[in-house]
Formats: sequence, structure tokens, C-alpha cells
Amino acid sequence: MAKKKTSIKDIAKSLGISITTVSFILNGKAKEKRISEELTLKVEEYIKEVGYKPSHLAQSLRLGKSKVIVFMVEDISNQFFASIARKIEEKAYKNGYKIIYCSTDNDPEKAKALIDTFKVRSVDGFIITPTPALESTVLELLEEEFAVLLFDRWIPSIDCSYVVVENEKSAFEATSHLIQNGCKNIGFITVESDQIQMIDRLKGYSYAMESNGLKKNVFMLPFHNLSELGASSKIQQYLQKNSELDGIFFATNYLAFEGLQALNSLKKRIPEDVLLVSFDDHYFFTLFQPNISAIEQPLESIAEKLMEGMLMLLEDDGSSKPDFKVTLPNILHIRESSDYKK
Amino acid sequence: MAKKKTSIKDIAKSLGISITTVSFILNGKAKEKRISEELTLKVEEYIKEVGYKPSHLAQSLRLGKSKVIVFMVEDISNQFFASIARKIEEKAYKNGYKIIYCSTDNDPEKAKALIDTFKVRSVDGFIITPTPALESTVLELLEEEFAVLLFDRWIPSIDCSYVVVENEKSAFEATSHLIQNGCKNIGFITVESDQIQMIDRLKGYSYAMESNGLKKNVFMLPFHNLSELGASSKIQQYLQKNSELDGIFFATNYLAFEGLQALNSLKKRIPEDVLLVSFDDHYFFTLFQPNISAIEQPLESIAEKLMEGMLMLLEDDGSSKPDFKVTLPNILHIRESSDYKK
DNA sequence: TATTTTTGATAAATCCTTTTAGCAAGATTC
DNA sequence: GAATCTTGCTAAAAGGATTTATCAAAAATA
Repeated sequence: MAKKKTSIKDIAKSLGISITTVSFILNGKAKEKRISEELTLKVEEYIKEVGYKPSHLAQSLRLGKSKVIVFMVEDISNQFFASIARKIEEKAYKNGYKIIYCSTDNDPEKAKALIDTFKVRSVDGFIITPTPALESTVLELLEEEFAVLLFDRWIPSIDCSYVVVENEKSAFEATSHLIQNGCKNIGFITVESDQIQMIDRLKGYSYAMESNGLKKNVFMLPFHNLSELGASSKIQQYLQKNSELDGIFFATNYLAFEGLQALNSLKKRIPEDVLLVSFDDHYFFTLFQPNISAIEQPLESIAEKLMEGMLMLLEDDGSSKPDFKVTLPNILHIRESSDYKK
Repeated sequence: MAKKKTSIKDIAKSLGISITTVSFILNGKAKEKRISEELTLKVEEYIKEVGYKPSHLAQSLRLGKSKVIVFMVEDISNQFFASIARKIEEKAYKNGYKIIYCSTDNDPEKAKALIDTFKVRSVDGFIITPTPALESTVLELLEEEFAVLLFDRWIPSIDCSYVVVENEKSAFEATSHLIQNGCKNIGFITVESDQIQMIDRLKGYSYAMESNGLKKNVFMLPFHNLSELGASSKIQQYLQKNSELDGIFFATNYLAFEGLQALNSLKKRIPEDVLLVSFDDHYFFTLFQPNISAIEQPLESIAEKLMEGMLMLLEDDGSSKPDFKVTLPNILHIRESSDYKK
């Protein structure tokens, strides 16, 4: 019953003036459009009185801009993505944008279907962690002049804005850290994935090992359903077969968690028996005894750059060729006591 | 340049027929509206050919339904809320709904401002973890006939649908578990908050203690900025002052994490020196050595009920008085070896 | 043959804005 | 006094759909 919203038409009728006038006043164009100050004040007062707010839907339809950004990630419940979600939210709202989220599970079909749905919704922009085989879909978006910003990983084959971190460099540093602390046999535990950030982490590890004349030892777990698969026991088997390992570099924090379980079962001591370092820092690494060294991705900077880039792309008038490519440095947290050497 | 989308008008013009006819066919009303099968097929084929999809914006404007649900929680980066977000997402999308999220930080002003913004956006429904002092705002929403579903906590003073868990009962059970295992001095560590779920947890603890003739010992931390505040050291001080404690019940998992740090600093052994249990289960509790007992909220059921309720409210035609009030049981995971007694 | 029914479609209103083009009255200019 | 400018405001189109009311032609009935 209170459901009927007042529209601009109601305002106009009540005051006995035209819709146009009300609209001009609402949009701050009273001066420019030569509406008398007297009338302007009267209308503004009335609007405040009845608490009128223009329908965003109608505005979007008319203006062709919905002020909605899609945040499409692999899994919104993942701590990393959820944290970014939280941080971009504030910045988006501050600029009048809303965020719709969705998770792809890294499934290209799902991602494509989602993107299709959103095109129809006339969203303005997409922040995407691309799944494999998404080149053509992203290209389509760009051709249709949506604002598109990739993050976490990018697509080398297409010219699209992105915000990523220095995966290779940080992996190199982390591996070097292990080497400097006396590790000779360092295992790299990762997942089978052709995601570029995982490839880069492997590259960084490989380069550090090769530069120091050490033999690489890479263990790859299948990408999907890690926990159901018993990743922990798989890692345990790997560690048993490779008992000479004195250092382990985990490519992601969830792998490290599984690895910690395995190490615990094997009664391996950290750092005495084996030195660890993990990509993706996590609160738990400082809670765990002993603390675990890790590479922290700069969440705040990532979020900041994401919104900065997105706003730039959104405000682009088509005259310039928008380009926003950012690679951010990570922070390596060394958590062994500083004088620890093997 | 590819930006111009085809509209229903374009379709009609291209085929030399009226918009109405196209619309009827699009909405599966061809039969009902006596459009010849021949024409129907022709139109359907053409639509597929040009890949036309109706504008959701225009539909929303016309129909007064946007198919958008707002998911307003305290903090979307919190693992609990992020997990729920992930689970309701699937169910929502399956039913043609999209989800916009936002975080209130439990700040009433922020929550009110957000709700105001969303009203304008003509969203259809709200899933809300209410902040304090939100009664009147929620009431307004109900009066304006939005679908509103509270969760995690509810507002006793107003008649609004909700999905919550059995906080008091589970807290009672967890405390009883500690008592049964020989604890005599059980501390309850919680935050200063008048959120009903926190009050209920305290009630459950209190009731268990009183029923067993034990003396209560409650420690309340300020609600805001727990980590900056050095919650861990505050808890440590509390534990030192109350060295007789042989059991601790943490009201939330983040309190437990801080508590674990404190216990570690004090070199307290678990479960030998002190037995623990925490509300809100977490992956870490099984990773941590020893495993920590905890009360698991049934995420899957919560999400399921949330969407079930939301869809019910959304499809409500106003004839019946919609009412969806669900209280779900939790699962207490005992993780001490089963024969452990103090 | 005249009338009624059925068939197959459509015109136009509506949802709520924004914005272009224009109009009447008063003020200036020559 | 006639022509031009300003001022203050508005009509109407557009944006893309849905839906009610209507209509002409063909078919059925009387």
C-alpha cells in the first residue's frame, strides 16, 4: 500500500509545473537551464518533504549506464577473493557503483554463461579472474565496449587491462630465501594448472634453483576437489618418497595447509627438519607454531588499483585508448628466527 | 561500434511485424495469444540468428521487479559470511536472481544509508544481518512490501522472517561438554555486543554453569577493532589473572584464534591444562595441533533456507501474510580424544 | 445473404527518466 | 515602433520492454 513510489511526474503534477523543470532541478541544471531561483527552491523543498528519490532503473535505461560492476572470481568464499571484495566494495559505493559478485569455479562454460547473463543486465564493467579458454569471450566484451579489468591472472594473448602481482619475482625471492638458509633439496608443491600466475610461480622457483645449480623437484596435484581428493595424504606420500627434502615452497596457502597436516603426520620438525615458505600469506601462518614464512599479496593495493583502473575505464569517453596494466610487488615475510640456518 | 544492441523494435521492423507479436512470442504466449505457428517459428529463428536478448533494465522498469537481491552482512570478507555468499549465489542464479553484496561493519548509520540506496535501485529483496538500532528501517522495508529476511541474528521486537541457529542450545551443550569432562572453572570469552546471537550464547553458557552449581566467569572484549586492540594480549592478561581456569568457551572463532595465541604465549597445554571449545567451526581447528572442539553452524542448510525463504517471500502475491522463521540446529564437534577426562 | 465468431495480428499506453528543440512574454537595441 | 535577445519554462521523443484493448478478415452460423 505504501508500495507506490512517487515519481517525477507526481512531483510535477503536485506543483503544477512540468516534468522537465523538475528534472533539470534534480540534476543541478537549474542555473544552466535558467530556472528561477524561486521555483528551484520551492521544488527542492518539496522533494525533500516527500522524500522523493529518482528511480535508478529508469535512469539507467535512459542513460545506458547502470552503475553496476560485476566482480567475477573463481570462488567468492576464498579468503583472498573475499578480502578483495570487501575492499573494492567501499571504493565502489563511494563512487556510486554497486557490485554484483559471481563465482566461476574456474569453469569456462560457467564463466561464459555468467558473462552472457550480465551483458543483458547492462552492467557497466567487469572485474574478472579469467578462467582458461576465455579469450574470445573477453574480446567480445571489449568489442562491445564494456570496461574490462582482469586480475589475479591475465591473458597474454589479448590486449586487456589488468592488475596482477609479481608472481615470478616473488617465487624467485622465496626460493632464494630457502637456498640462502642452507636448503639444498627444495620441493615445489603446486597444482596442475595452466593459469598464468601458477606458471609464473613455477618459473620463479625454477630460475632460482637453476641459478644456484640445484636440482628441481616439482610435485603437482590435480587442480579440482583438492580436499575430497585427500591432498594431504598425497603430499604425505610425496614427502616420504622424497625424504631428502630440506625445504618446501608451497604455491598457494591451501596447499601449505594440507602440507602442514602431512608434515605433522610425518613428525617432521619445522624449521629443523624442513624449511617452509608459502605463496599467499594467511592469518593462520602467524597463528601456527612455529610461524610459517609466506609471500603476502598486497590486498589493499590490489583493491585500490582495481577500482582506480575500473573507474578510469568507465569514465573513458572512447576518444583515448584506455589502458591500465599494473603489476604489483608482494611482500615476503620471513618468520623463522632471523639467525636460523640449516 | 558493436555497442548498439538490437532491441525488440529492431526485430519487429526487420521482420515487418509488430513489437507486440515479437513480445508475445518471446514470452511464450504465442499460443495463448493466437500467433500462427508459422510466424512464431520464423520469429524464434530470427531471434536466435541475431542473438537477441531482451534488456533486463527495460523489463525491470516495466514489471517493477529487478530480480536483484541484496545480501547485506556485517563483513563480506568474514569467512562465515563469504561462505554463505558462495552458497546462496548458486541458488539465486538458478532462479534468475542476481546478488549485490554490501558490508555494514555493524554500523547502523552505514546500514541505513545502504538500504536507502538500494530502495532506489528497486531491488526485490533483502537478506540482512541486522545492526543494532535497525528496527525502524527494517519496518519501513516491510511496509514498502520488500521481501526481507534476517539471518545470523533477528530482531525480537518486530515480526520479520529470519533464518538463525540455535545459539543458546548449542552454547549450553558446549559448556555441558566441558563440565562433563571434568572442568570446574570455565571461562566464557566474548565481545561486548547486544547482538542477540551473542546474548543467546551467553545465556546458554550461563544456564549450563548455573544448572551445575558452577561459578560463571565471563570476559568481554570491546566489539570493535579487535586485532588493533591487541585482543590476544588482553586475553592473555585475563588468563593470567584467572589461572584457575580449566576450561574456556570462546563465543566466536576469531576470539578462539586470539585465545590460542595467548595460551601459546602462556605455555598452557591443551587439553591437559585447559580444555577448549569455540563457537563457529573453522578449517583451522582441525589443522591446529591439537584439534580444537567447536560448534559448526550448518552453512549449507542456512544457505538453503535463506534462498528458500527469500524465493517464498518474493513470490508472495500479497494475499497471504508471508512468514518464514527458521531456527537451525548446529553440530558440536568434539575433538579431544574421546576418553579424555580432566 | 446477413450476422456472429474466430483467427491473427497490432496500436498505443505504461513504467520513469533525460534531453533536445521550441515557445511566449518581456527586455534591449536600433 | 520594429526587430532582436533574454528569460523562464515546457512538449515531446527516446530508451526497451509488457499488456490491454481493438480491429480487419475469414470462417461459421442462422
